[in-house]
Amino acid sequence: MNSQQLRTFVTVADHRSFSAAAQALGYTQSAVSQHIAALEADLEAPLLTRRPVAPTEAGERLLEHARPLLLRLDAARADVARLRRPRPGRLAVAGAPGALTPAVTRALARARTESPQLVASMRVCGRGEAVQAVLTGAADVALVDGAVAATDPLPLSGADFLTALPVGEEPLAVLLPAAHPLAGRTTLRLADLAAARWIDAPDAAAPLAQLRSAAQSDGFGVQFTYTGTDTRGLSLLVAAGAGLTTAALSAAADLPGLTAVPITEPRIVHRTELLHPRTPTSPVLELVELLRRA
Amino acid sequence: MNSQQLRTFVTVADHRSFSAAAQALGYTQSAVSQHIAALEADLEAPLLTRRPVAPTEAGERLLEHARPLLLRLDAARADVARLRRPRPGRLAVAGAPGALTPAVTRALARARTESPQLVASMRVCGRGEAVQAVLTGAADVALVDGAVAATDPLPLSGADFLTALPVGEEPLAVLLPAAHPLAGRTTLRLADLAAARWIDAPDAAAPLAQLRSAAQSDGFGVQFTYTGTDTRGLSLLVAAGAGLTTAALSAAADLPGLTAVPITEPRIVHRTELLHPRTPTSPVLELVELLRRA
DNA sequence: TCATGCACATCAGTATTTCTGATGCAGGGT
DNA sequence: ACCCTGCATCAGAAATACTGATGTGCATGA
Repeated sequence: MNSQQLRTFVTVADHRSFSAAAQALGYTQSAVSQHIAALEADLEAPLLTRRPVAPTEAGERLLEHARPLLLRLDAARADVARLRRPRPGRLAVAGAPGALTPAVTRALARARTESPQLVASMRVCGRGEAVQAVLTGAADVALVDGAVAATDPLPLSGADFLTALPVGEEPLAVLLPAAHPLAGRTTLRLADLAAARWIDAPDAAAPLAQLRSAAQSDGFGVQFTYTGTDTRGLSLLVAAGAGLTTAALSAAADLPGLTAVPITEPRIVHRTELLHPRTPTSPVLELVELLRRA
Repeated sequence: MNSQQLRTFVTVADHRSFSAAAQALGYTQSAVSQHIAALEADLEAPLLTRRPVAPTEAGERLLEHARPLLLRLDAARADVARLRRPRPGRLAVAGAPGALTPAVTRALARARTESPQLVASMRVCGRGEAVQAVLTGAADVALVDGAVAATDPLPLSGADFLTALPVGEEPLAVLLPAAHPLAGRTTLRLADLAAARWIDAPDAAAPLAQLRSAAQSDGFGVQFTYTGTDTRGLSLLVAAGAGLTTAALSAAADLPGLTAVPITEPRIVHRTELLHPRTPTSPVLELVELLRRA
């Protein structure tokens, strides 16, 4: 079992096809077949059904290991490469949309103007993708947000090897349609909303799992899943009554047809954290400094 | 960069010698040389100094990634193997010494007597080793302990893919020599002891890092490090005045020359957790059931 | 200062592995 | 029933990885 075989396996599972995976990897279909056969012989278990191509139970299990494993392999290479050749002229930011609070965007803009020859870039993506980007060196910093108890760090998987730094904390608000019966309230307790209809938008807002663990509740049933990072679309859905979601209180200002009500109980906050490699480049340190002063 | 090269690299770093690593791996010295050369060429960075053989900065960085990576590779294989062929007649327990509270040992003994043909084994080791044993399939369950805030889970690295289950919680006590000025107290606050002399015995008691984070303090300076899992030796050291350590209150009963004083502030407990793979064998479930009833 | 030995590097040759391209074979669609 | 698509298999070629022999540089000690 080697990493190349694992990469082939993951690719086949993703493409649901040996030949497509072969093309994607630049191999012949024959080679892919042999990789999978070798893996299955090694582990003494069928990993994929053929026709249709789909992971077996053992395959699913292996996939869960293989994906992070390959990611960490890339991370290891990137980590050494960073040490060898830092890129001080670049500031590539990968961030979850909820992390783009006014304070953060101001700091980004200032970093840009204060160092005119800095090549800056910003990519909005899900939390996992942002972490991955920093791990593999595609980005220099990640900005991620979430809804957690005031003293807890954000739960981020795979972020060992990265330094996390809180850069913003504000009340967490529920977004409600303006016509919602609770829209008139000035504050709300999360427990009051456990039975409500929620939209789970893990890449555009705080994942419902975070609310569930913060409220220590089994509620927050998901009837609607929203995939993507566009917060406007999410707001429109909330306004249209598809369900509720959360946001940082400041991010919820002036949304037409929507009301944001801060949550007071449990003691839960919307926190933004900055993640950077343990050997950050100077633009990253500068950004950290700007955010700290803000 | 493949896993075999990484394994060679780690072995060389551990042995501080190419030839010794070659012998350990069953290769020739030449092959090891070529592995390292290939890695260094691939990453475009020297990883080891020669004469003496020691990791460079880049090498250190790579090592930090390589060790967990190789561990997870083993874990992946073990996870699939478990699915293929569960071992229902075996109960191999790996546990930190502090996890062997009376309740736990009683449950282990009962599991043994209730299923006479069960092949049981118990291995006492450090936390990391216990986690590793379960990951690689060498053990079926791990029992680990630690000192944490009442609501927090134990901080265990690499224990993704494992299910954790609290199986015991009791007050955390400081072990003091009977002659210690504070030995007469019925309770103590951790802050009172931040400036004391401590023994860091990460494999025999709660690591001082856990106390530091629970107390949110920078204290607990380490003047003495104790390596190993023998709690008796540690007790003797404490009695002899080498420094303080912690234990579950119940574990501290009747230690000659020692006094155990429970800590009341911050709200910190000694918690034992059981870790098992997501597909536990029936003896593991039985043990869990016994511990839950206890 | 120089001989010596040790330990890693290098090299050439061989063994092994891993590809490719051709062909085989089984299901699903027409 | 037929073909078409897509995975399996096979043989040969290419690449790679290992061994054993030899080279080289450093440390040691006289």
